[in-house]
Amino acid sequence: MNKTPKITLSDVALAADVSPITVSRALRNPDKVSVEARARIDRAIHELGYVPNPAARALASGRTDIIGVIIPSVSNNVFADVMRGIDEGLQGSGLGVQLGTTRYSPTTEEDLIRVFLSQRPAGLIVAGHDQSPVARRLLEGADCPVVQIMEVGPAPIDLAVGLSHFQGARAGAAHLLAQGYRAPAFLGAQMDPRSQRRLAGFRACLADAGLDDDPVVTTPEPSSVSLGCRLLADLLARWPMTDAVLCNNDDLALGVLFEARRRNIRVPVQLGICGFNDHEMMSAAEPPLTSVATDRFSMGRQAVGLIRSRLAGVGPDRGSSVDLGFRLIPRASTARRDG
Amino acid sequence: MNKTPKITLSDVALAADVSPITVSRALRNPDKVSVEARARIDRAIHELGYVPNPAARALASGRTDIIGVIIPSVSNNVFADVMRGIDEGLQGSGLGVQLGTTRYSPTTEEDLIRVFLSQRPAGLIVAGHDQSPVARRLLEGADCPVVQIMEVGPAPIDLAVGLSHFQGARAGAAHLLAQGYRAPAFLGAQMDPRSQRRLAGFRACLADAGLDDDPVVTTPEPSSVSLGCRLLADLLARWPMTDAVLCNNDDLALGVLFEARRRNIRVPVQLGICGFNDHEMMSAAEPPLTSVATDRFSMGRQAVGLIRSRLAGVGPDRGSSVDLGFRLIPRASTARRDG
DNA sequence: TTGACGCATGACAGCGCTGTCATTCATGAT
DNA sequence: ATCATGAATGACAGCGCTGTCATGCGTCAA
Repeated sequence: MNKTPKITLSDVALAADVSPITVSRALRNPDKVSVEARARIDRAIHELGYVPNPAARALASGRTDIIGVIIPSVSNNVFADVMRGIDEGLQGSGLGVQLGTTRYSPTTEEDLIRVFLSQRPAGLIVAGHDQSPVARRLLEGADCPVVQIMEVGPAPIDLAVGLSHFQGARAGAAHLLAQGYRAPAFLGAQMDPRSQRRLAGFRACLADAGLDDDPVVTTPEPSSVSLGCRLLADLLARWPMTDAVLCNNDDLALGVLFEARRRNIRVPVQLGICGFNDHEMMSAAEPPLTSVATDRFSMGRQAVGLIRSRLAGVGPDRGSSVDLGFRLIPRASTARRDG
Repeated sequence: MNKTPKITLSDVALAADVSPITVSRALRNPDKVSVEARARIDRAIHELGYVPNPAARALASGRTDIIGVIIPSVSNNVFADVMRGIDEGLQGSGLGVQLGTTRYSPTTEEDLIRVFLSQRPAGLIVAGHDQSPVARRLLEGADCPVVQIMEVGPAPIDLAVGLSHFQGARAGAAHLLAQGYRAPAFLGAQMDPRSQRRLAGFRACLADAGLDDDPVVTTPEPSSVSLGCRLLADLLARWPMTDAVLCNNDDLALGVLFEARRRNIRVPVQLGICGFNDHEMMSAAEPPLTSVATDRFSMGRQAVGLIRSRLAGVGPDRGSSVDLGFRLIPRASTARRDG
C-alpha cells in the first residue's frame, strides 16, 4: 500500500508554467488553449503521471463522466448483449459505466435512480417503459439525457431505443399459422412487461385467426433451458393437441427442443418451435431453430449514441424514439410445409 | 429538465437543529450520535428528501462507495454469472459497481486500472492473474482491497478467489479416459490464459496416460455454439479417430452435440462430450452433457465478501486466496461404460 | 471537592477542480 | 491615432462534504 504522492492540477500547472485553470481548460476544451501552452501542459502531464481526480471535477462542475445503466438483472442474457453494445458505443468517449440492477422491484429501481441521479451522471440508460410514477417523475426531472431501452412505447420519458415486443410475438405466431400449424401455444418465463406484451401479441394473432382457445403456460421464474423442458411438459399435459410453441425467449425454445427429443416428438413435423431474440445458438441447433431476431447489440450501442449526441449538443429532441424492429428468421424447426 | 433545488447537508442540519458535521456523522457513524439527535436528523432527511452528494464525499474523504470491476468482456457468459454474484454480494452494503472491459488488451487494462484507481474506489475486482507488469505494479500500489477472480495462482496481488483451470481440465480429461475413451481431443476458443491452462491440464493428463498424440483444435475467436460445430468439423477432418472431446467451455460442447447429431454420430457411444463450467443448459440437453462445474456465482459473491470484510476491518490477510475448486458432473454424454 | 475521563457536539479548514468574471494584448476598422 | 473586437490567460470563490482538532458537560474515583 505504498501511497503515491498525489499529483494535482496545480503541480502540472507549475511544471508547465501556466495557471491551474489553463491546465483545466487544456483538458476540457483543448481548442481554447494556445498550441504552445498545450504542448507544455501535455508534456508535464506525461512526465508527472498526472491523473485527474474525478470527484473534484464532479464537485466543481456538477457533472460526471459516468453513464448509469439500470437493468432488472444481469443474469438475463439479453442484457449481456445490450451491455456489450453499450460498452462498444462508449469506446473512445472517456465515459464509464455504472451498473445497477433492480431485481424487478419498482422500489429498488426508484432508489437506484435516486442514487444515480445524485451522482449527476452524463446520462442514464434504463430498461423498459414501465417505471413507477415516482421513478418516472425522477427521470423526467433528471438534467441529463435519459434513454429507455428494450422497447418503444407511446410516450418516452426522453429518448427510447427498442422494438415492439407485441408485434414481434404477433409475427412469430403468424409465422406458425402460415406454416400450417393449427394449435400453437405460448410458453413464457420471467413474465416481465416485455414478456407480457409478447403474450398479448400472441393472443392478438390467435384472435385474428379466429382461434379462441388460449393455450398459454407461464411462470414468474427466471427463464432457463431446463425451464423450457418443464414448461413443455406442463403444456402437453394440459393441451395435448398443441402442434407448435411460441417461446418467450430462446432459452425456453432450446429446452423445448431437448424435451421434444426426449419424448420422441418430431420437430418440426409434430411440433413447431419458435424462439424470441435469435440468440447465436439458434442457428447452430439441430434442427436449427426459428426465432424472432432482435438486435440487442444495436440497442445498447444506439442508446449510447443518443446520449453522446445529446452531450455534443447536436442531440435528438426530447421524445424521439428509435424503433429497431425485428426480423422473423424461419428455420427448420418450423418448416412443416417445405421440410 | 426542471432543476430540483439541491438539498445539502447544511439544510438538513438547520432543520434538525444540529451542526452539519453531526449530520455527517449520523450518516457515517450513527453510533457516535445521540439517539435523539439521530431521530431529528433522520426525520429532517426524510422530509427534505436529502440525498448525499457522493462527489463531495469522495473529495473530502478520499474514498468512494464504488467497487470497480474489470473483466475482459461482457459477452462471455461466464462473466454474467460472476456479475450476478457480485451484485448479490453487494446487497445492503450501499456499495455500487463500476464496470470496465479490457477486450483482452493489456494496455486497455492498464488504462482502466489507472482510471479506476483515480476514483479511489472501495475495492477492485479484476479477472485473472495475468496482468502486465505495469498493471500489477499499479494494483500493488492501490490503497484499497484488490481481488483477482477466476483463478487461483501462486502469488495473488492481494486477494484471490477462483479455481485451478489446469486441474479442472485434467479431471475432465481423466474422466474421459476412465469412461473408456481412447482418443480424446481438446477443443478451445477464445484462448485466454484460463483456456491455455485448461489445455495444459488436458495435455498433462494425456501425457500421464502415455498418449503422445496431441489432438487439439483451438482458435482465438470468441466462443459460441456455432463455433463448436465448426471446431468439431475441423477436428474430425484432422483426427478422424477421435472418440471424445473435452471442450474449453459449454457453448462449444453444445455446438459439438448439435454437429454430432447432424452427422449422425452417436453420443456417447461414438463420441463422448465434456464441457467446462456446467452452465445450466448442460443438464437439460438431450443427452445431458457432462461438464466440469465451476461456481461462478460464488466467485463474484465471495470476491465482494472479501472486500467487505476488509473494509469492515476484520479483513483477510494480504496474499490469501480462496480456492473454490470444481466438480466433475458425469452425465449421459460420456456414459459409454454404463450407458 | 477535585481532577481525570469519556461522550456528544461543534469550528475550522481544505479536498482538487471549474464557473464566472476580469484582464491582457494583438488585430483590424475607422 | 483611436477604439472596438476577440483570443488567450488568470484571479477568485466555492462546489458539499469530512478529517482533525477543540470544547462543553456529566460521571466517577479519590
